[in-house]
Amino acid sequence: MIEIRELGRYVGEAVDLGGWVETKRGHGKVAFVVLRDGTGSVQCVLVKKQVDPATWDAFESLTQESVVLVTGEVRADERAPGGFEIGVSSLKVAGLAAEYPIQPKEHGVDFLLDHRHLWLRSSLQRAGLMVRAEVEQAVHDFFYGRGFVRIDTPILTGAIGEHAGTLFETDYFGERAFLAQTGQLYVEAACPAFRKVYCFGPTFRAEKSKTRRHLTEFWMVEPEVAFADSDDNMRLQEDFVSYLVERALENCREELALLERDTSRLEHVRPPFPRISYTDAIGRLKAVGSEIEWGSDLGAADEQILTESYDLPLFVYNYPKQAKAFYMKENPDDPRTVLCDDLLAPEGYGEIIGGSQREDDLDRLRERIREEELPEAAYSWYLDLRRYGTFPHSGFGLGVERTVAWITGRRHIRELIPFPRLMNRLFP
RNA sequence: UCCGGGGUAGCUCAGUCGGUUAGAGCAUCUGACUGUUAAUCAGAGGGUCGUGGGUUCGAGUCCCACCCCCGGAGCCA
Repeated sequence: MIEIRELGRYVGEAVDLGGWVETKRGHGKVAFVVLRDGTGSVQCVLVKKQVDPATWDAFESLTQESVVLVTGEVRADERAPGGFEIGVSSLKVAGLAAEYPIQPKEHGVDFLLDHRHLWLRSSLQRAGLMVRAEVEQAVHDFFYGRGFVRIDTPILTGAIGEHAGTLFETDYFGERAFLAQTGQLYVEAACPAFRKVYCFGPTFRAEKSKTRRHLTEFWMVEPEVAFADSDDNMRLQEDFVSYLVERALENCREELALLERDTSRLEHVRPPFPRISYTDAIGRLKAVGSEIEWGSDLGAADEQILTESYDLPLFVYNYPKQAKAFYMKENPDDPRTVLCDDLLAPEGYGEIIGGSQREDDLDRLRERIREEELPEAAYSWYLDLRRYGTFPHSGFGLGVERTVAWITGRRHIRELIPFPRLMNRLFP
């Protein structure tokens, strides 16, 4: 049996194919079956006079998504989508499908998510997930190429991270445990061992967010680099994001075309990305009439205004201390702020990266933990990293689904993960 | 949690001012057709109008409560 993607090598030859019926069309004495085998689709043509009665009967019994085994000749034909079709000599039903719920027509979101296990087969979903797979592979290739060591961080953790209210709690042999909402503290621990490291895995946030930018389970890439300051960090981010876009453009041309993505908006994505400090951003927002005050975090509308004037991702750096996490390093030039950055994707896709230089001073870090009223005992091992050979270091987290949503131009990130976990959705 | 929109056939939706037996397209089934591209044509079957209560001679339609879904805000990647 061969795969549909390699049909071009077999023109004029008889081949065996196996796959799922996308649609069939009968015309009395000639009939068409569009077959999908996971590597592509091809139209199979049956002429009643030229096939045996068993094959014709098999065709007539076919339902959408039934599995068939087809033998036939590969022909180049301009009338066929893709340029090739199969002149069928024999067709067998291997698995007759019950009436298939998803039709080639518009469906509602709720219905499609209820049938996510079947929706995966649809062409736009396949295209989006193919781009995701390419981007994920590119993540590993990028870091491998730069000498980073992959560190797999735990998913079951004690009380660490940022805010206990957004953690999923579970029972761990009678003890309280939480699903990780970041691997950062662990990759920081791995820095003295490997210098440049990254983790890549699922992240869990129990936020009650119902927007197209949020999932309760999403995948995040978190590099951490010893001796890197905040500027180094931003340079790594723009190199990294540019590489991910480049790889998608290089290897997912067909998928992006199917998704009707305007790739001209991606082709110029390369370093350097524009940068604006938080303080300058506030000034600019006030100049256009926003009522935002220095000290509060940027809202979605503010981000929209800032990114509108750029066709590249935009860095907003050095936010006020009170708007950011305890582990970020104080800015020596303006102690009201911390050395950090958010990377905002263009076209309204929002924040795809949050990064910072980490506080490496033991006393200041301990002070910040107390200010935030975090359980100090749970962080004692993290403070050890400052006791036993502290060092300047920086890192960031990139959200895979948001990044892929931007690259593919899909509106909602739930389509860019095979089985999305949302506030009200744990199945399928 | 707050704000807005919604729930009618398997699916996507229409349903006027409260008024006879609740409609269409697609899907399914039957039939016709030798080149279709979400094929077309003819016919058939298919309904607890989200749930509960109320107003009324009469409720899919009006009122109240609740449930569920979608989008947005906040929070974040």
